[in-house]
Amino acid sequence: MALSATTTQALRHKAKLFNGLADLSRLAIVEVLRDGPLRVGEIVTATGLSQSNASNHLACLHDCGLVEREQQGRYVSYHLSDDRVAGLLGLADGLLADAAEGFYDCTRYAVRERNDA
Amino acid sequence: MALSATTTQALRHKAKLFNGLADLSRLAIVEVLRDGPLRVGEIVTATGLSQSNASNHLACLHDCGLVEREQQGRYVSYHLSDDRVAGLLGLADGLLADAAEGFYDCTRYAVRERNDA
DNA sequence: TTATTATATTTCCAGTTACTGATATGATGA
DNA sequence: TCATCATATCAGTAACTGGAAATATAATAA
Repeated sequence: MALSATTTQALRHKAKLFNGLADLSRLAIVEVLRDGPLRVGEIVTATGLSQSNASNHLACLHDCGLVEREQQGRYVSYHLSDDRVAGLLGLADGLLADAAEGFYDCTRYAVRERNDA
Repeated sequence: MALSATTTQALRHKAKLFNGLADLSRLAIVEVLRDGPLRVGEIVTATGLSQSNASNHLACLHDCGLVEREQQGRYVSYHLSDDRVAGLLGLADGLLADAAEGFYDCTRYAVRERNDA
């Protein structure tokens, strides 16, 4: 093996972090939260995701440390956990802005279509 | 639906970009390339991946625009396509450094173990 | 040409993921 | 308490993903 155990552990965390942003539904949620905190219901409306699906992805994002949760009465509000999360999105925006359109048609894996019905 | 078609398209590209970094093997490759260009054989040695596996992931990373390829005689050298790719890794490093260890044990999805044999 | 080395591609499959629908929990108010 | 609203969790399932092994391509050299 070429990598130490601790390095592998760090890699695993980093992969999870990026994986949090690697799904259309989760990315849509994070993008919506870029403008400020929102309750679950508002996230559902803004993204068009089903309630259970949004809740699942929010749990995922929360477990991964990308968003934080705040109970407000019977509502739950979510917000980005750190400015660097928005920083990641901004860097990605910049990269994509400079890339030619067709350059990103990666066929090695698919980005699942959202069933936002 | 809540998002326009063009927005969805941009989201899809961004999701693919992050997906490129969301796998242990691909992330290992990108990390190794952080120090400079490497040939495929060197990448195989440095990461411990099998040749075909590394080649597949390199094709994936290339399709996604994260790395660039350069033919050198009968070798092929790969390097990060943009400083912002390293920027993404750096931001992730910072985020993870500040987070408590257990905070990143997301159970919603698994990061596949690498078969680096 | 033929042999050799370096890299890429294809095929198949086990394991994982995200979605829906139903149900459960939790919080507020009557 | 009970009813209602907001959110979370729990199966079940279709689809996708990454890995290995075998094969193909490409480049150099003899």
